[in-house]
Amino acid sequence: MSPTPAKSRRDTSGYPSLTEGAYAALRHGILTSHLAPGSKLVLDHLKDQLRIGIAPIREALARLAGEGLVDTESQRGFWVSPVSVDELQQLGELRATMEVMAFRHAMETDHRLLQDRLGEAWRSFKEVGQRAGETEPLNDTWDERHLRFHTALFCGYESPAMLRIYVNIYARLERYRRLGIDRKGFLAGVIDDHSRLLEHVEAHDIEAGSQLIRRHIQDVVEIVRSNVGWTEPRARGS
Amino acid sequence: MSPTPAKSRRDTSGYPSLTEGAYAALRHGILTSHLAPGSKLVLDHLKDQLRIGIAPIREALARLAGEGLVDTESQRGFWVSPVSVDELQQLGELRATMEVMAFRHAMETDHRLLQDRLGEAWRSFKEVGQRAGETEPLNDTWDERHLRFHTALFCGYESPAMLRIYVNIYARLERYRRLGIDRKGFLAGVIDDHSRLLEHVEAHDIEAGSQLIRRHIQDVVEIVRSNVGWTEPRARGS
DNA sequence: CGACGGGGAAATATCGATTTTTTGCTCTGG
DNA sequence: CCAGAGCAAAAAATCGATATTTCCCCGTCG
Repeated sequence: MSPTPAKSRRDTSGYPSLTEGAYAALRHGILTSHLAPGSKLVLDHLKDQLRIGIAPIREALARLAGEGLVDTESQRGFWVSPVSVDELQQLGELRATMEVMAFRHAMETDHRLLQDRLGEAWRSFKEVGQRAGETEPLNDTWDERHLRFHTALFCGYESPAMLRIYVNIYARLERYRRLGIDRKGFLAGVIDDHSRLLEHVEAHDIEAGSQLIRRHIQDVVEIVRSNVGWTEPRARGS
Repeated sequence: MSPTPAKSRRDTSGYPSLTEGAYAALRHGILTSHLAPGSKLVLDHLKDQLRIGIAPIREALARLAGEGLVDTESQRGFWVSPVSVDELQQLGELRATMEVMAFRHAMETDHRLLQDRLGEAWRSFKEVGQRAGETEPLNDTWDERHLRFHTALFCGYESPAMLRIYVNIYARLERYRRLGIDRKGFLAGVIDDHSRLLEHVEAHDIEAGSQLIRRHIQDVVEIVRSNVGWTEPRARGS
């Protein structure tokens, strides 16, 4: 009935609670490096920026700390987790391993389902994926559809346990991707990997698919690593 | 100078903040299933039990939610994450994969370091590990040393990224271990796996070590699965 | 000149009270 | 007997104020 859904006095944004709004805002800020890696997250400032009390902010930060996007030290506050080449590589390795695991599992469990999900995700992705290879930088839409493509690999798992962990790792890598690929665009080859993977699925070639996944992710790690300006761990700063 | 370290009016326990105390208490309660899987976590009750305000409790719960030990739904509160056979298997598979990955990496990177760390951890573990095979149930000390043994495998990684994720998965499995092994004691063979792994390290046999790790973890998953009373996902309850 | 320490400003951590939302129950009409 | 409206109690979410701790500047002493 009501066009605006049950206006409450508080909630400004479209989130069900202030905590969720703060969580989304902070997470996005971190993943886009609008909040710089290693920088201090001062509660009072965030309070003024987000126009909400400190309680929901602390709660959102605690959640992000649990996810590894924020560091916290008792009585000292919160920081955006720093980035480092070493972490980039470890996350990349782990992501590749998990995807291959999921891929094999899905291929062996329900090949048809995987083919459907992946095909659907690919069609959605390629609309926006191609453009990013030319002029546009990686943006939210791109990343959302790209993520959807890769999570389709996990369709063989019923419980969301594996997927949740994967998504966390993916998110942590998203920050590196944007840091290292942002302005340079993307190698067309890396984009094409996705359609090639789909072909391997259709051909029921598990080995080729696994290798492709590994290389795909390793390539991105390398691209990022060669583009970023820092070589050593970026410790705490402003 | 001060014998009691800077007595503050608040902090009762030995934790640097109430949030940390609540976090530790809740985490422990969940891992031991003293807080039953799927059960509602009512803020007012926790407030009375822990004798602290709601703010630090919410913060601790938010952190646990980020780690996957607690589920939360906007405006509806917090629940202990439910358990399921499917999740047990996925976590087991992922743990095995990560350990093998770490093992290979450590063997190839700095074999000597791994041997030292693992040997040290083994000596510490076997004191308490043997007893658990007979009469004693798995307890905090056992689990702490057992964890230390397995985390020694990660000594090849500099950045703590991989280790953090592993520890999270390990913890989530700890709950299942205690649920399924608690009273029945432990198969001696499973305990011996650890010394056998050490032998493989000394013999520099990567393949044998990897296989042992996989089987070791898979065995525990099987033991738990056959001992627990539930077969299907345990949804939300009291 | 550098270690030390006082002291106020800044920032964090926590509480108690208030506002909103959800949950159960009861009553009513069909 | 069931669906749904209407309340009251319970629980969650949030705020503003306060207590506590850390940070940082600066003067002093060796």
